[in-house]
Amino acid sequence: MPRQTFYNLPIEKQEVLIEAGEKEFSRVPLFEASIANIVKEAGIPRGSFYQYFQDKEDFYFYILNQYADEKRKRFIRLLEKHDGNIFYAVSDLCEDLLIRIDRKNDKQFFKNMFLHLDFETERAFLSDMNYSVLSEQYKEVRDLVDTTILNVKNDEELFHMIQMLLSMMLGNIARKYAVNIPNEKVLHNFTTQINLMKKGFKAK
Amino acid sequence: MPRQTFYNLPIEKQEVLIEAGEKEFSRVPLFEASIANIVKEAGIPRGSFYQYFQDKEDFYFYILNQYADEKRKRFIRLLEKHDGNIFYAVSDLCEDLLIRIDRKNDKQFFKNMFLHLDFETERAFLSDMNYSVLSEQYKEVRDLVDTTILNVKNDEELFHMIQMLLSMMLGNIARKYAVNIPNEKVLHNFTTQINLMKKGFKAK
DNA sequence: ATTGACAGATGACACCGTGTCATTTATAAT
DNA sequence: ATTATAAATGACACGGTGTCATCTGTCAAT
Repeated sequence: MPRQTFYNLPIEKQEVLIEAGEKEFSRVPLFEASIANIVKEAGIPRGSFYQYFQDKEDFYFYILNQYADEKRKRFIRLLEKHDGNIFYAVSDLCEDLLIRIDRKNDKQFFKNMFLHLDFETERAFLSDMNYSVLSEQYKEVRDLVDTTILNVKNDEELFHMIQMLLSMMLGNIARKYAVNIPNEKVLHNFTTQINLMKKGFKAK
Repeated sequence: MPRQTFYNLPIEKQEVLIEAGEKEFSRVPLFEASIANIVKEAGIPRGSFYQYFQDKEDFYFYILNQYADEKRKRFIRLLEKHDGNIFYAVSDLCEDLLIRIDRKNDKQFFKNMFLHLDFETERAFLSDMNYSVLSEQYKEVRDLVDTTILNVKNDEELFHMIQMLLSMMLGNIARKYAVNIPNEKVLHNFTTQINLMKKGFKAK
C-alpha cells in the first residue's frame, strides 16, 4: 500500500506518477520494470519515489488494484443486470474485459499483466474472494447469485463454483496473450467451458 | 534450453550445478534469484554459467521441466491404473504431488514455484497440452481416457475437460502455499470441485 | 517577524548483480 | 609438433536498487 505521503500529494502529481508507471509496466512486465525509468518519466527525484511507495511491487499492485476494483464493480453490476444468473454474468464479464482491454491505449500493460498472472497477482485481482467463504468480497457476490438455477447443496459448493468460473475466465484471457488467440476464439472457448460446467462432465 | 556445452559436461558437474540452482531457487523465487549465488555455490566461474545456459530463466525452466516430465509420466501411469477414469487419475495425481512435494528437502522450491506460477510457468509444467488439441502431449492423454463415462460430444469438449481438471489441480496446490492450507483441506477442496464438475452446475 | 519543529524532497552514494569479451587453457585432429 | 577448435575464466562496464544526510517549505506559537 502507498504511504500516506502519496495520498497527500496533489492529484495531478499522483496522476503523473501513475501514468509513468503505466508506461513502464506496459513496456516490460513487473519483474523487468525499473524504478529509474519511472522516476525519469515522471520527472521526480528517485528518493521521492521511496517516500511514496515501499518498492516497485507496492506501486504496481496499487495501479493494478485500481483496475481490479473497476472490474469487481462491473461484475456486481452484471450480476444484477442478469438477475443473478452467474453464467450470463461471467460470460458478459469476459467479453467486457476483452473489449475494454483492447480499447485501452495501454493494451501492452494487460498483456504483460496476464502473461505473468501468478497467484500473487490473481489475489490482487480477485481479492480475497478467491480465498475464503468468509470474505466480504465473496459475500457480496453470493447474495446476488440466483441459486435456484444452480445445482448446489450448500454455501461451500457455491463458493467453489464462483471461484472456478472466475479463474477459468482469467485463464482464458491469459492464454489469449500466451498464444495469441483472437477474442472470438477466447469467448468461444470460455463458452464451451461454461457449457461443460453447466451440464456436468459425467455421463448420465 | 541448455547449450550443448552443458550436456558435454560430466554428469557430476551437471548435478553440482543443478543442486546449486535448486538451492537458490528454494531460497527465493525466480525473479529474485541471482546467478552470482548459483555460481558461488557451485564453485564455477561466472563466465562458465553463460557457456551452459542462456540466462537465469533458461536454467530455471530446465530444472522445472525435469520435475514436470516426471509428473507427466506419473499422470499417464495413473490414467492406465484407473482404466482411463480421468477423475480418479487427477485426484490421485493431486495427492501424489502433494506428498512428493512435502517429502522433498526442497519444499521451498515448490512453494516459490507455485506462488509464482504464471502462464509462462504453467506452460512449462503442462507443456503444450494446455494450448492445442493437436499437441502430442494431449493426444497421448486423450487416447488413454475412457470417454464412455464422460458427457462429451467431441474432441474439443474432451480437451477442455482435461485442461480444466488439470488447471484446477494446479490452482489448488498453488493456493495451498498462498494461504497455508493443509494437504487434507486442499484435497477436500479439489474433491468438491471435481464433484461439482462431474454433476454439473446447473439445476435439473 | 522570528523561531522552532517537522514533514517532505532531493540526489549522491555504496552496494550488488548482469552479461560480455579478450585472454587463457584444454582437447583433438593431422 | 602444430594447428584448429572448443571451453573456461574473471575483470569490467553498465545499470539498477534502496538509503541517508542534507536541504526546503510550511505552519503554529510566541
